[in-house]
Amino acid sequence: MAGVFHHAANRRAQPARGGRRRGARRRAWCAQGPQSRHEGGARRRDRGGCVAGDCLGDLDRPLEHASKLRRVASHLGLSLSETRKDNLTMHALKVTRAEDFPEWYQAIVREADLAELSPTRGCMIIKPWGYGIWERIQDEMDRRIKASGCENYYFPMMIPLSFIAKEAEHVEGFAKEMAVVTHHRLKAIDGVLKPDPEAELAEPLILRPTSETIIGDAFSRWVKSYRDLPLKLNQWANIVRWEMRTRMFLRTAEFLWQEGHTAHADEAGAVEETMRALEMYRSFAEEVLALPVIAGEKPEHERFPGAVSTFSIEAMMQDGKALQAGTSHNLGTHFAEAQNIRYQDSGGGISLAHTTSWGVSTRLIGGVIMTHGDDDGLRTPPAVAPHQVVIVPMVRGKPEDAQLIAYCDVLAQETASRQCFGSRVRVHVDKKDSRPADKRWDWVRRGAPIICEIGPRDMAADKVTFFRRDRLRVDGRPSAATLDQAEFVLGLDRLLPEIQNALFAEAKHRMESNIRGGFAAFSDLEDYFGEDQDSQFKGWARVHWSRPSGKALDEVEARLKALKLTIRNAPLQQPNTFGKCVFSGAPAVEEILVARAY
RNA sequence: CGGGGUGUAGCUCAGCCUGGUAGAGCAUUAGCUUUGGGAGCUAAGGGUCGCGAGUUCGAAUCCCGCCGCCCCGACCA
Repeated sequence: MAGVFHHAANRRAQPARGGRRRGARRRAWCAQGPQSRHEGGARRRDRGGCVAGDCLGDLDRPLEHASKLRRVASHLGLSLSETRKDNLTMHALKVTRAEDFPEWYQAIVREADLAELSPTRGCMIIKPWGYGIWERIQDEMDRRIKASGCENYYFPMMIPLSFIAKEAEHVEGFAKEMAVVTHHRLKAIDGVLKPDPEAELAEPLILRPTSETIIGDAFSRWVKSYRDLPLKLNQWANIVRWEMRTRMFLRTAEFLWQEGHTAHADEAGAVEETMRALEMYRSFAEEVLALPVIAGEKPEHERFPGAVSTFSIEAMMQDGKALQAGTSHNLGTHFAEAQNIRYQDSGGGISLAHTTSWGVSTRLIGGVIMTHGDDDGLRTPPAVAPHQVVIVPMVRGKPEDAQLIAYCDVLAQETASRQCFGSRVRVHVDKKDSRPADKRWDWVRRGAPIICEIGPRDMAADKVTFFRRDRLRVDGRPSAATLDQAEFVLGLDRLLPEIQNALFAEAKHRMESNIRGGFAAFSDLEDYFGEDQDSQFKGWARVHWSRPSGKALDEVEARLKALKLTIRNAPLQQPNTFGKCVFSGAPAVEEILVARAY
């Protein structure tokens, strides 16, 4: 299975009907397999056709509200065991990627217990499994940031309005999406709590959309001499940007991130730092999150407001869209000029500092979901999984249960004594008072990398029965392996990295096989990405261009936009020779990545 | 902020066209049965039908306004 999915825009169009229709047709389970041809059974979803190339295609038959395989069986006129034998697959999510990718994304966030919407518009509540992944990201990233010579600090969430006004482009870039604090008191007016008109702030405060301005102000005081440079600092913080359209983890009004800010004596120092941060993000994404990415420079019109140059890592999601997963900016002397960050050099002269900033956010979790998720939920990369091994005791309400749980505790202890990815293996015994089978599927949806199911027979033989979440199914059905306990425990420091590598290899293969070159002219792009091809999966395009700027670039942007395409970046790895610019026919100087994007 | 869709029990939804006692499945709770894998039977609890105004003897249903959510667009360091 190619494992790539695309949601066609026009697929959502509803047939015209008289009267109001309530309720999206959401189906609980889906079955696939040869039996589906029995028309009396699973009813077809009245969405448009399935579009994922040769993936699930026509074999896919979601069921109307069918929560029991048994119901499928009776519909099909088969016994339950026949139905199982005949390879009907029930997936743990209510919607598959092939049916509706955006809805699948929503489902996985909810069903994997990662986050939920909050009463505050556009903001999310990050739940323990989702936050646990973020904590692992923080730990790993923080270690790398500190290894590069940065220290952590913390700046206030509220920034005086006048600060944001200091850098012209910066203002323009952020003004439209800022939350503003204008009052410091509430008052009941006619029984309704309102900001007290008499408590208006002399100067409004903005909730930080990023901290360049307030940090630059501090830098101007902290940087006096060349001896103070380079100054390298980082903060973990929350950020507020009043987004028009929000999506969990990908674009929310409030999100969590890390922002590094550095000041250097000269351009070379800033450039080096910008590239160091970019490489840190690339290796982090690939090694820790198993997200293959392409690092490169953003085109002029996609730069951070106020930056001299902006670099990004771009990851390919399973619907073929690109996700900007991290950015690094060389700010040159723009912010230093605006905020007076100057130092005295060894000769006594006064010079402007060169600054950089770089960040990654909770958006990375969205990238993990859309890269490693499948129709049974998330497959959490072991390096960031809050629990790497989950043990489900197959208790049966019998006296021997206590003994079984004790056996599981010992297994957990043995497991936690092993080291992997530089720390102890994270293991959890699920003792929740619910059915073992329900617990299994909970952990499948959350994507615990290794799920152990330990029953009396395992205990008696000193064995461990377990699933690898990355290879949950064989021929459509969950497939477990059984090992001697000692063998299982001793093998963990090989098995967990093997799972990590398998996830990476799968994603890397998908990305590489879906980046297409050979576009000689813009019409080739139109043929490939054009309207009539809209319902098919598209990956990314590698095209050559002459790197226009100003008006000519605006025109390129508009032409791409007509195809819903954007320029992602100019990869650091460039070919030796270039053909013609696909936009102008002029000699090309650079290769860029073009894609639809989140 | 524009276009479309949508909002009924914790979840997924039916009921709306054609106004007349608030429904189903799952989940929850209790009891019994079952036990190498997403259990069965029985019973119980649970809803200001998004909010507000209107038409009407009577509104989940019809009309108007507002809000949230989803998709598309615009926007997006």
